[in-house]
Amino acid sequence: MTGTESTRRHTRDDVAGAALRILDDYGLPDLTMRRLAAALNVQPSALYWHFPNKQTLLADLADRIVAPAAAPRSADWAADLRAEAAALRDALLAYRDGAEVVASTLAIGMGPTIAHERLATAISAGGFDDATARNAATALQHFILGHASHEQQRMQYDSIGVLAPRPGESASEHDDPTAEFTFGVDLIVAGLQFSRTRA
Amino acid sequence: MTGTESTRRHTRDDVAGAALRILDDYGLPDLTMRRLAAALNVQPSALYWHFPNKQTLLADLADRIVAPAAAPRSADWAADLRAEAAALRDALLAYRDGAEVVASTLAIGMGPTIAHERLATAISAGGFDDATARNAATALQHFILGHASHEQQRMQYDSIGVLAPRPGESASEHDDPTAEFTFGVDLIVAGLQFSRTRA
DNA sequence: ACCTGAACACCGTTCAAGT
DNA sequence: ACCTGAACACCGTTCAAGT
Repeated sequence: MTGTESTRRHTRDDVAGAALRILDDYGLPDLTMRRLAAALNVQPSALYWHFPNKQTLLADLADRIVAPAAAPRSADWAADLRAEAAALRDALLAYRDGAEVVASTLAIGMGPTIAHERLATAISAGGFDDATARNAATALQHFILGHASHEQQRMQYDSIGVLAPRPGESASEHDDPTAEFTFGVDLIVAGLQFSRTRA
Repeated sequence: MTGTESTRRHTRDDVAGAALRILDDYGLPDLTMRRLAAALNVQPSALYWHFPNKQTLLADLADRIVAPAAAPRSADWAADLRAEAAALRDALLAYRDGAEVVASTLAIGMGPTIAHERLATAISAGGFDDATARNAATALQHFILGHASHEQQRMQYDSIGVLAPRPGESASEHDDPTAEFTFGVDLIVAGLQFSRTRA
C-alpha cells in the first residue's frame, strides 16, 4: 500500500529508477543498498546481481542525471557555451543531491564523460585549439559542479531550519545562486575571449 | 611498539593530530572514529568528549589543512591572486585527501572561511567592487577545490594500479596537473582583467 | 577533566543455495 | 535469469558509570 514496486523480477532499469526516486525524495545519505532493496521488496543481496557494487550504481545514476542536459546550436559560440553550462546546471539541480552524485563519481574516474565533451565542443566551435578547449572545459566543469553542489547543500540546510549563518553575514543577504552562477560562467567565458584577443 | 600515542589523557589537539596522521597515511575512507580511537589507545566513545561528532572533527582538520596557505603582498594584484591560488592548492595537496576534506566540510557550511577571504582580498586589491570580489573568489575556490580533489583521486588510483583509462585516452597523454591548474587560474584572472577593460 | 563498557541502530558485500 | 538467507566485518553515536 506504499505505492512502491510490488511484484518480483526486476531489471537493471528498475533498480536505477527506484534509486533515483529515493535520491530525489530523501537525499543521498538515505540512498543505501538496504533501503533500495526494501523499496524493491527484495533482499539487499539481490541488488548485486544487477550492479557489482554501489559505486557502479551511483555512476549509472550520474549518467542518467547528466543525460538530459540539452544542447543548442547557433553561430555564437560564447552564447552556446553559456547555454551548455546552464543546461548542465539545470540537469544537476533536477534531482536532489544530483550535483554531488555526479561530482563524486566523476572524482573516482567513473562519471559521465558527456558533460565535459559538450563543453569542450562548444569551446572548440570558437576556434580554440584542442588543449585549450579541454582545459577550459575542465575548469568550467569544476566550477559548475562545485557551485551546484554547494547550492543544493544550502537548500537542504535551509529546509532543515538550522542554517548556520556565517559571521557577519545575515540570513537575508545571501547572494542569488543563479546570479552567482551566471557570474562565474561569464568570468570564464570572458577569460577565453580575452585569451583570443591577445592571440 | 607501533610508534603511536601511548599514555592516556588526551587533548583536543592530540585527537586532531592523530586524525591528520591517519588521513595522510591511509586516506579519508580509513579515517573512522573507531580507528582513530584505536590509534590513541582509547575507546571510540572517548572521542566524543573532545568533538561532538565526526563532522566537527573533519571541519577542524579542514581548518588546519588550509591554515598554512601563505599570502604574499606586492603591487601586482593579479600576480598576488595567482600566488594565493597556488598557495591554497599546495596546502590542499600537502595532506592525502586534503582537498576532499576541505571541499566536503565547506559544502555543509562548516569549512574554513579563510580561503575565500584571502582570494577575495587579493581581488579587491585590484580595485573591483565587493560583489565582484566575492563572486570571483567563489568561482576560483570552486575550481581550486574541484581540481585538487580530482588530482588527488587520480593519484590514489594510479598508485593502486587499476587506473581505468578513458576511451580514446592513452595512459601517457594525461595532461600535467600543474599546467592544467595554472591554465584554469589564468583563465579566471584573465576574465577579471577583461571585465575591467570593459568597465 | 577525561575515559570505560556496553549497547543501539545501522552499513556494504559475499556466497551458497533456491526457483 | 533473478532472488533468498545467512553471515562477515564493519560503521557513528549515546549514555550511565567510573577515576
